[in-house]
Amino acid sequence: MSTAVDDELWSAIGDPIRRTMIDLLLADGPGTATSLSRRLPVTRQAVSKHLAVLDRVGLIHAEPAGRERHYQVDEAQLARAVAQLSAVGSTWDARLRRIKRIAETIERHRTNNQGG
Amino acid sequence: MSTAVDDELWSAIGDPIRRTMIDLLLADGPGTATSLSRRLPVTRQAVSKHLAVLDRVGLIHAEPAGRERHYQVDEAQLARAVAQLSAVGSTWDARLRRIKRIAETIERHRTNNQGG
DNA sequence: GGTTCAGTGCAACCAAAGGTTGCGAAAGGT
DNA sequence: ACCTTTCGCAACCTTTGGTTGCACTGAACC
Repeated sequence: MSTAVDDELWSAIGDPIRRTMIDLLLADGPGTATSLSRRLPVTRQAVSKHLAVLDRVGLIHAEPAGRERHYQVDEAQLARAVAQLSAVGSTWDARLRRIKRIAETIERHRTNNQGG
Repeated sequence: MSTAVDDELWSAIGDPIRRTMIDLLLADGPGTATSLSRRLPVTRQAVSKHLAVLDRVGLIHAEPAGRERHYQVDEAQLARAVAQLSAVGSTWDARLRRIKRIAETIERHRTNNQGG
């Protein structure tokens, strides 16, 4: 159902700050800890820690450029993460449908047997 | 992009234990803290705390039954959560596609201008 | 009815994660 | 050369997930 790798990806994108960071990197292109921190409600150091987490799970990678470090999204890895999201989503969705169908079936049986 | 309510839902389903708990409740029907803890790698008390979190965001609700507390998934709320998952997923997916398209366009221009 | 047992809740305690401040080091602009 | 900017590291605090221990309560059993 869920592997250790999956959990790492999930916990990486589970944090709202990190999700927003990915959003920003996707929308505005590569950025640094400082540039991202200017658009987030946390300090540069906090952003830096989040970048390290995202880097560790491979969702982003850094490119040193002089005194700056440019981070950008790893598209393949993010695509994998998106796939996992939709996988869990569709699993739950399917189970919800099944439960609903069963509930309706039971209701129908009751109606038939007890005449309403 | 992401509201406070969204973040609550996300952080609720961001935890792997809590995701598994929802899976179990969906698969096996209503359960108690003790019954869930038997199928999870954590103690009953930890499960109980997770149940409290899920209850607080409305993803599950409890039904006292004698000395037991039966928890079950709130289908409507879980459906909302699933919708949020797929929303974020499709947003990222769309941006990835756009980036890919732009990259291909640039590549095509380079090929046209520099003759390969 | 009293004893025993299973399920809960509460409190104390611990470790890890997210966040902050402070500082020193390195690259760039003037 | 000097000042600015960006970064990384270390110390510290708070929240969160996890544990153990204990007291309480509903149900079963004699």
